[in-house]
Amino acid sequence: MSVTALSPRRSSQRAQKEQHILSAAEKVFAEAGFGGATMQLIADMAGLPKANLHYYFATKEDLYRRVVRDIFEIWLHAADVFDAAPGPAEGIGAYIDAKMEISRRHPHGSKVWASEVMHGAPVIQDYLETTLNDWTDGRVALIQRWIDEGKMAPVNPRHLLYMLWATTQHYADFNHQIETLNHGKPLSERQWREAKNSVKAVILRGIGVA
Amino acid sequence: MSVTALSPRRSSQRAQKEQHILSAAEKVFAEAGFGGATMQLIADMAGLPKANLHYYFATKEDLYRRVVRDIFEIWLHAADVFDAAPGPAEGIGAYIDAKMEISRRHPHGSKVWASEVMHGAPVIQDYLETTLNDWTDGRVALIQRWIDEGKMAPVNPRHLLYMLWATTQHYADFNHQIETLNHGKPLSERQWREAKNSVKAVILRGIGVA
DNA sequence: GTCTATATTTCGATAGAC
DNA sequence: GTCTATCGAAATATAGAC
Repeated sequence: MSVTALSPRRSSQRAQKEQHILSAAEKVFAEAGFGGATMQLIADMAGLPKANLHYYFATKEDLYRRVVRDIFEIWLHAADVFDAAPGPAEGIGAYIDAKMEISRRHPHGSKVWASEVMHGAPVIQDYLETTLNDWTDGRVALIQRWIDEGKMAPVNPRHLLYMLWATTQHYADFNHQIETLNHGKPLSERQWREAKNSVKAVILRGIGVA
Repeated sequence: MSVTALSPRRSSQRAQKEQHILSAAEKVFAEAGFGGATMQLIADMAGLPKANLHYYFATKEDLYRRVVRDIFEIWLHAADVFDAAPGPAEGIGAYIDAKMEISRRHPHGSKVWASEVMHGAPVIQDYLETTLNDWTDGRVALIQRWIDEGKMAPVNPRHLLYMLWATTQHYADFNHQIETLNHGKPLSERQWREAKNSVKAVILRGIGVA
């Protein structure tokens, strides 16, 4: 009936099932928080019996850890556009575009991350102290170089990064509030463009490159 | 031994006790989320037996509702500086200062609000649709008037408001991440000034008033 | 008004048939 | 690999002595 040997096809099927569960879990964790989420809710969302989840993920925390880790990976990749740029106008502009697009496409993931950090990062503290810390130092150095070369106004690079994170992620984390203030409707294609352009306009002019 | 009559002094004592419980609850809700918070944790934080909480607040949700409502009140008062100003440089500058100060003084409250909105505002949806919606419309109109009078660059007022909320609240909601990236230490007095000035510098230059 | 003890429910996790 | 049934722990809420 079934085998435990990890032939490529079997392994891929398992990965596919895991991905299906992870997707359901991401949504439930985002909507209810870690404490408010229940394995029953996640099972219902995935259309599986509760015990099946425990077959693929031993504990609720294991499942949660995977969700948070996956989000973090997406975040890191968004930074690639930052480094390839010749200057702040292109680099920071492209970074805003990329982060806004992630907020639009992965609002659940952004909320899970926000919730995790707000509660003191009990699960991903090591990521903050190592990977994120190193990434931030690198970007701070790059921005400082742009400032030293006279390519942008002298703004504290660290606080500028916080502004970029805050403004772009706001559209994911607070999308319910934004929708409510938009007559209860999600932002249209046109409104998303307007949002991106507004953020870029203020920030880029704010650092003296537009 | 005790009376149930609501003499002013008795009533004030009850209010004082309620305030003590609310303060403990705010901290626990912020650190654990609504689902993760337990009445036992709140009771321990307040130094009271668990059953005592149920005497003052019938259910966990009642207690939570009060915490969120109190935070919302603080937010609304922060906007007073906005309206009294003659123009955007003073109005928006003072608003940033006020919101940053709230993030510093009431980080727990900001997190409870953020968590509530992120989870779809199950408790305060009516506030969003009425009070916050009206407040936002008023401020959008004011900013638009400043633009029409040539006092600032033509920026979408609604998205500018979102940027102000996002950047200022970020210092409360993500203070754990900011501390971790600050060698594990809270921002010093000097660093808070630097944060405020950085945000104001980028935003005010970004809307063409500095 | 306060607190101990407990009733009731719900959740995470597992056992075991298929 | 999948699912039903259930165990044991923990949480909300209440009963009732003081």
